[in-house]
Amino acid sequence: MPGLSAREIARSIEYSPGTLYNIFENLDDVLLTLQVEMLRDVACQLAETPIGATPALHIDALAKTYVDYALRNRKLWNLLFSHSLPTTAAPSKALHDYVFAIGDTVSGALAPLMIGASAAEKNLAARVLWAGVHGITAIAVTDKAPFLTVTTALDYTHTLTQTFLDGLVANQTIAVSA
Amino acid sequence: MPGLSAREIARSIEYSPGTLYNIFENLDDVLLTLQVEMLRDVACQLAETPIGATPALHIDALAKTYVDYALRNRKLWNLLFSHSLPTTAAPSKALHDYVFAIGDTVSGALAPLMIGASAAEKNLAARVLWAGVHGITAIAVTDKAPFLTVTTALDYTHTLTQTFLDGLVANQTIAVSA
DNA sequence: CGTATGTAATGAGCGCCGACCCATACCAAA
DNA sequence: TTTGGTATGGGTCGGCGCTCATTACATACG
Repeated sequence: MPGLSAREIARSIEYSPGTLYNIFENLDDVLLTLQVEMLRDVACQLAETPIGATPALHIDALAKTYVDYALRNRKLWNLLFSHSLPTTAAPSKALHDYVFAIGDTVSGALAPLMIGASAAEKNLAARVLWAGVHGITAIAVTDKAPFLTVTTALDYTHTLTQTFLDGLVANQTIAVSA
Repeated sequence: MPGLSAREIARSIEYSPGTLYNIFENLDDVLLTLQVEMLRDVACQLAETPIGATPALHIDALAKTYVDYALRNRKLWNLLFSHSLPTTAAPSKALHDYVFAIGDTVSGALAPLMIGASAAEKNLAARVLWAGVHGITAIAVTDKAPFLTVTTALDYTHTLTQTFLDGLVANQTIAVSA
């Protein structure tokens, strides 16, 4: 993992490699800590994103927050989503909590458009939409598609969110009128 | 990169490390070749997915093909999307061609629902939707969210595709009726 | 048949760099 | 001056990518 060796991490925070091992168990411990911190940051920034004039604008703002964060922290971001910790380690509860928190934030933003829906339906919709935004982000951050780059990522998320929301309200009106 | 060293690759195909270097320039060459082969496979399988009774069913089948492929080839899949080749290397044209081919396949499946739309609009919609499906796949394959697992991935892609399509046709009818 | 020739596979070994350790140095506070 | 906690970074050891002298084997020839 280039750029994420113990020596490099130590240099980047201007400590020696040995000091890392006084504080952390091993490198995976360091990386897990970084992952948790980053995900907490993201969850907080999403939660603090101001509610827009309309649900659609709110969702758009959330997507922008998410994409911007990933682009601003490309290296760490790739770390979080590409480095799978050893499966022997117990899955981090903190990590999962923040994932749920992100889902809750999105779910809250979706709620005004899904008045008749159950909490489960809202959660599903929120997680699906977030996973979609995440997919666009991941491709943009890792330069995997020539057309989906840093500059177009927000256009893509906008198209996704707006079309998805249109689909939600279409179903909603059908459900309500039925 | 555990599990993807030259020695391990050699062992897994029951050759010696040296043989790899008779055939390939270096390890990155091996990995790039794997990536291209895998993406070609995916593109072919998508292209060969039978057209369903309705566009919605067709898209669903495409998503299933995509997700199934990723789950059947977890390790390689993670390789393709997590290992970024050195930026010094010229980006592989073949790789990009296959990415475009996938977009074209999805775009073709979307076409019946977007009669009045331009080719650019159809391409955008196709790429956005595919990136979304990819996001769900990526999270499922890497076990990053407790609720989005191998068993629920298809439910998630189904919700995404159907809601997205609903959004498309909602816009379509508006555009047409206007 | 035995022998020569070309090709393909080998795997021990080289140099390097990774994670991780620990004897040592440092420096406040007592 | 002593002491205790903290940071250090050279060093160990293992595994890495990669090489190349050597081997194994199929085919061609006398």
